[in-house]
Amino acid sequence: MTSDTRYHHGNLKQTLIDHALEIIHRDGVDQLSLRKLATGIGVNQTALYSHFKNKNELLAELARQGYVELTERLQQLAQNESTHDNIITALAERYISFARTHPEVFKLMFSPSFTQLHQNDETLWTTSQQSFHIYEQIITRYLQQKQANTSPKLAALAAWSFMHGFCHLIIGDRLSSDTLQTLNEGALLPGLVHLLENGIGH
Amino acid sequence: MTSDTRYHHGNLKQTLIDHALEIIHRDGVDQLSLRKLATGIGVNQTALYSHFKNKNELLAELARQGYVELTERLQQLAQNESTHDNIITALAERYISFARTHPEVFKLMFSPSFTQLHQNDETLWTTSQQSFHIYEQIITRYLQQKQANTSPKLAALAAWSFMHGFCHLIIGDRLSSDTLQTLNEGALLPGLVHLLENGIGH
DNA sequence: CTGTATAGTAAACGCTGTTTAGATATGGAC
DNA sequence: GTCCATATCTAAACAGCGTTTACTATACAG
Repeated sequence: MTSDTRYHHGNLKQTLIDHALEIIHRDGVDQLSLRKLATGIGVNQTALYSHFKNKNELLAELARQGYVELTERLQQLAQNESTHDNIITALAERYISFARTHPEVFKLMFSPSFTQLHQNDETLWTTSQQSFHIYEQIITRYLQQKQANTSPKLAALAAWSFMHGFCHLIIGDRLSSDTLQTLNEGALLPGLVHLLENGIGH
Repeated sequence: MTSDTRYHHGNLKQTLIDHALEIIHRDGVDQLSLRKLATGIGVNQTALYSHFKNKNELLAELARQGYVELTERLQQLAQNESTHDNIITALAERYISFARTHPEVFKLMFSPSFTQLHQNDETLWTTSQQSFHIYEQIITRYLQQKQANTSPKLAALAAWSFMHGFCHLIIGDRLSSDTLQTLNEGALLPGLVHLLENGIGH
């Protein structure tokens, strides 16, 4: 009995997730339909409902895995702080690198309709909070090392807003090609982070 | 002949826009359907196609009007700079005030699928650029007055990212209730802008 | 008055997410 | 090994969506 013809797929849930990730990465998150997803795998359109409550829950799961990966990337940084001469730049690099390599997942994670995305799904909310917690943690330690007199919470909110807005500008194609090129050359981000650390009006 | 029964509506295009704005403000932009929109006005579902190429073009028009209003709000500021002791704070207040009073239009304007929103619609792109141009203009003058040695383009990008990200956090319900209350009391924004101007590590 | 462009209607197409009812395989109890 | 409850998948259908096509009614210029 080949794996193509058997009635029970065996690993459908993860296959659905993986294939959904491929689709949204290739065609964008708006182009994901449950029918195309199912038939692409070779399964009935309603088979998904044995593993997810609805489409929203599938998308929430994709977003959740996104937060997990983002958290892992930031966690690595929090553990090896000493190896980076500028932790804030490294933080920004990782954050933006994630956004650029997984733009569609990023859109999902930070969609304005996130609230309805994680309805009744407390897991998604708590998972997302973990990313931000590590973020705050790194900023707080940075301020301690600098012996800065800034409120850690306020500084974390500022830095987070800063980086988050910048990622949105990138993902949303709002940057000029010149700016984008400077970013790709690695010259833009240190300059921006320098402004974040020292102020635009110094 | 009453206005309810006549065949030609007379002002359908603007009525569609107004009613669409009401719907998305009440139920969210995801809940806008052309059928509900049309029947709500008392017109056939396809009457819209005499005034818009498709739904995308209607949404693009809503976003365009949003940019016009945002530009007007910022323009007022650029003309009366002297009346504000802190122009950056005033700028942030206006930007955020717009986002909070028109959250659904804001989502539309800064949707990650903006690119497909303004396909073949050069007007939307140029209109959006006007908001950002005024923004840059104000930042540039601010730097001149402060005799700061910062690149205006870089500073504008930083300030824009900062403010834009913060708005997304608000609109996306990502702020804790404590933070939100501090914001409503007017105490949060000056603190954040202070960090933007002077740096988080001062 | 007449011809024509404009602005509306009516019906249908293809797509979507979802529900319902039923079929099939799996795994544990005996 | 057999039986049964459960999990998993199928098939058909529903309601809703944006959009297209063909047609109708009005407004307006000549």
